[in-house]
Amino acid sequence: MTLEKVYEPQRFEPRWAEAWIAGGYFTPPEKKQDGREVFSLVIPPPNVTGSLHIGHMLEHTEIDATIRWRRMRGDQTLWLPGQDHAGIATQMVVERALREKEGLSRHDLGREEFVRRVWQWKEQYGGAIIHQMKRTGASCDWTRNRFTLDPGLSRAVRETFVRLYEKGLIYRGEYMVNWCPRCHTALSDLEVVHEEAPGNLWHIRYPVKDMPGRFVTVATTRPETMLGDTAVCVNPGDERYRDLHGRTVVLPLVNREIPVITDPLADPKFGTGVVKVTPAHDPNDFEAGRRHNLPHVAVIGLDARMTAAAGAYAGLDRFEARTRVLADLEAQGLLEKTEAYALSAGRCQRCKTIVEPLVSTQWFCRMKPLAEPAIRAVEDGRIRIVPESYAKTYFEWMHNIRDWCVSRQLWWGHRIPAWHCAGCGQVTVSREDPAACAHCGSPRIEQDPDVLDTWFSSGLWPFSTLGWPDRTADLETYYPTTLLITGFDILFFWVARMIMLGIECTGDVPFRTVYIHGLVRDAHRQKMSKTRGNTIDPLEVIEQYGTDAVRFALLRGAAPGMDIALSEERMASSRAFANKIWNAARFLFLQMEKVGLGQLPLGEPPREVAKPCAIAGAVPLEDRWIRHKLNEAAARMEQAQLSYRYHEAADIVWTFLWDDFCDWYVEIKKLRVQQGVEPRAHVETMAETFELALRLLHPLMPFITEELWQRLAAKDARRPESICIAPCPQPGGAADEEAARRFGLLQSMVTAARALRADNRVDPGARVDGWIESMSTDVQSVAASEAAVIDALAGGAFELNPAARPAGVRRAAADFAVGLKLSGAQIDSIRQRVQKRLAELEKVIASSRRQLSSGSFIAKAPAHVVEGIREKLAAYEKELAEQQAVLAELGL
RNA sequence: GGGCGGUUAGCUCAGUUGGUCAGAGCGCGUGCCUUACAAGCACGAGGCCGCAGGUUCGAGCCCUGCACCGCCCACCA
Repeated sequence: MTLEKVYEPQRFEPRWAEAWIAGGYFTPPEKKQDGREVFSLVIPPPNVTGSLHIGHMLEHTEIDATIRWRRMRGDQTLWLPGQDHAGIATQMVVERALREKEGLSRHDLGREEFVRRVWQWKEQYGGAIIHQMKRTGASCDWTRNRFTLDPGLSRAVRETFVRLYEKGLIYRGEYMVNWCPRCHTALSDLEVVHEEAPGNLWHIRYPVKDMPGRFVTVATTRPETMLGDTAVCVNPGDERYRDLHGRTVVLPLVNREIPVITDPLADPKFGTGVVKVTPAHDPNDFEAGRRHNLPHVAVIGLDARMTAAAGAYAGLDRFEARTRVLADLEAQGLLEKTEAYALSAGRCQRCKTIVEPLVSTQWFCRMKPLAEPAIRAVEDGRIRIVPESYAKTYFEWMHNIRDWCVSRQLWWGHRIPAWHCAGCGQVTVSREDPAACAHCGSPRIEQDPDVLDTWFSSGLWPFSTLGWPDRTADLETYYPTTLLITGFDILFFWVARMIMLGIECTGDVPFRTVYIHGLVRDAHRQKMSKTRGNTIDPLEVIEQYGTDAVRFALLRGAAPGMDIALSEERMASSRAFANKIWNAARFLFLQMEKVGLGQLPLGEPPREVAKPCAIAGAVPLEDRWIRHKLNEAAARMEQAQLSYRYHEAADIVWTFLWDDFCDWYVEIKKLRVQQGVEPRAHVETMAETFELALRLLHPLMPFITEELWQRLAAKDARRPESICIAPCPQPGGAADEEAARRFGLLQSMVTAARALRADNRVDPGARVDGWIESMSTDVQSVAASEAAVIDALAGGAFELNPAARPAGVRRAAADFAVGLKLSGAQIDSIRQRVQKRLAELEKVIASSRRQLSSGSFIAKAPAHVVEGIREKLAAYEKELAEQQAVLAELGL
């Protein structure tokens, strides 16, 4: 069972990824099993537009770390994977590919053929995503993989749409929507991103009818829309314009007479206090237009070109039209002034084209009635959002929610289940494709050409994937899901809608907890972006550092809402950690061979966190200590996992394995083996401890732990086939504070001794005889003499004598002074250390005493706090006495 | 305009109910190729914990204000 000298993760990682899936460890049963907690989570389905980026890997690693830990904890665990058809995004990339490769537009192919092409794309890239996820060790149940356009999920979409329609929550109507002239579709408010950009505020004079020489000056950022003005508006309370009430103005360039209206729309403090009203091209004006029954004059069309209604400007692009309108106004002396003005332009989230507010007929979902129960669910804690600060963002948005435009003029997506009748003109909305109009019976019906917003189907994801609307066993068992891990960027797009639709459709919340992760940034905290060129390709770094190292590097920075700075250094040091573990195992295996120990017979996993070394009648201090440390690590791991502090989980295993296990425990065991007293027993305890440490680490670094565990543990009928399903170390083992304290003392003595040795080098005048060259020999030398530190502290060969402790400490100090022939300078050095500590102790003791004597504190502080301070004070005083004793010995 | 987060060692970050919390990784300095690991080992240097007040016996930690940095939301023409 020798181990290759070099740690080469690429040699075993892909193999285990396949073996795990083949073993079926990630596929839980449909029915709930007695005595097991259910832990379920649905993946935020990646878009099928391309391959996964490092942000996905962070998300999947966080999910996987939790899922694997839950599985090892014994929970009935489901991680359901899948992909999203991502309507507009996917249609866009396929159209682009089509244009670039074949020079065709989707219209050249026709709807049916185009959709077929997108499916082809999906097969190719969806597969790539799955492959990538498997390679990162994601422990998904691939037998339950879902796609938002699967027949089952499509049925859920229809069911939901029809239900909402029947409840009057979905309606069709002519309203102002955000229109992307490039994508040629309506967009929801969320799909429009606002960017501030420099612009101008133009002041334009409109002549007032029947008042020669009287003009009213409006201020606008979009002069081209004036062609569609159907009123000008002043604030009713604005005295400056009282004479205009009831008047009519003549719209320049088109010479249309339009009324002056009074409406709060006009803010007297802004611009000139007069606003032009274009109901067809501005959301505010649209509303004002309804209030005042103004006609609509649409001068900009779906292609962002001026319509026939724009008269002389017809056919011009909207921005060309702006230039021309301004020039013409200027020529007529109607352009009063041009003022620089920063304005925020709404752009299409996908293609960055400036969206055009246009009036068109679309399908909408009424949100207020859906939002109310969703708000309550978070308020009353049925859903917990982590970090909590995002709950506030959630409430803010939900309280101001507006109706959702759900129809898209795309071809790729869920076709809206509505049929228009050529006979009576009415709409039939139906779960099944109808043969005839439900109102007049005419067979001349045609399905609505639009598809649904892609987020509509995503909003059903937690239950549509489990079989809803059928009452499947999966749904019964795994819904509501336990946890959702996702990014803040889709809190409104997705999370909020899942909560609303989940409650509406199933009557229950879709998940209990929402964990929001941060962004992966580069080494300098810059956002990653293709244009910056600082992106990290997961597969590339996996190839370079190994999956475990990349996962670990990500987790080392992961906590709720925290952005993560991922650098080459961090991945390199994580790989160093993996390498360290690899080599620890290598050493262990060599030792096991040497003492004639084969693989560890595991059998039933130990309930106790680690067994002590079976040496006749005595438990070596280091065994008591390492068990204590492992117990502590297991307990802290549970806390870290429960609060999603992955960075802490990573820190716990790092410190335990590297600092405690490798640097101290193994080094001391080397000595024990050299001492020759029952070496086999020592090696065996060491191996058992390591085995448990591997389990503790497995959720974070699944591959290396599996590889080593398989080699370490003998096949046995009772042994789990994979570490994936081996029980993890559970907290609750006996804490051994005494061993921890004594070992801590040993550590500080050894460290002090080493420092002295280093100092000694600098000062050639004072040589220390028999000093060791390195850590291992350090301990060896110390342990070699009967009076040396370990044994001194142990107060015997192996076991500590509690009563002998203070004396033991003094003895150790004396041994250092006498046995090691310390120079005066060196003794001074130790004295300084001790004195520094004494000063600290005195300070904290004085402070504690003062606190305890403070009447106001005693009165105000809770009893347990006071008690805690008393206990600490006692401990400080005890340590003070001990340190003083050390000082006295040194003073010899 | 509203809201949220950040500011701790040269760099990237921990620090969970205020009291052994001044820490980690990388980097840096010194000494070690020691038969698990040089992707390593040992030791060390380095920080008015953004600034100014306040609460407290005691403040990276709580309160107030300020200064930068970042993010989200918003229909002010």
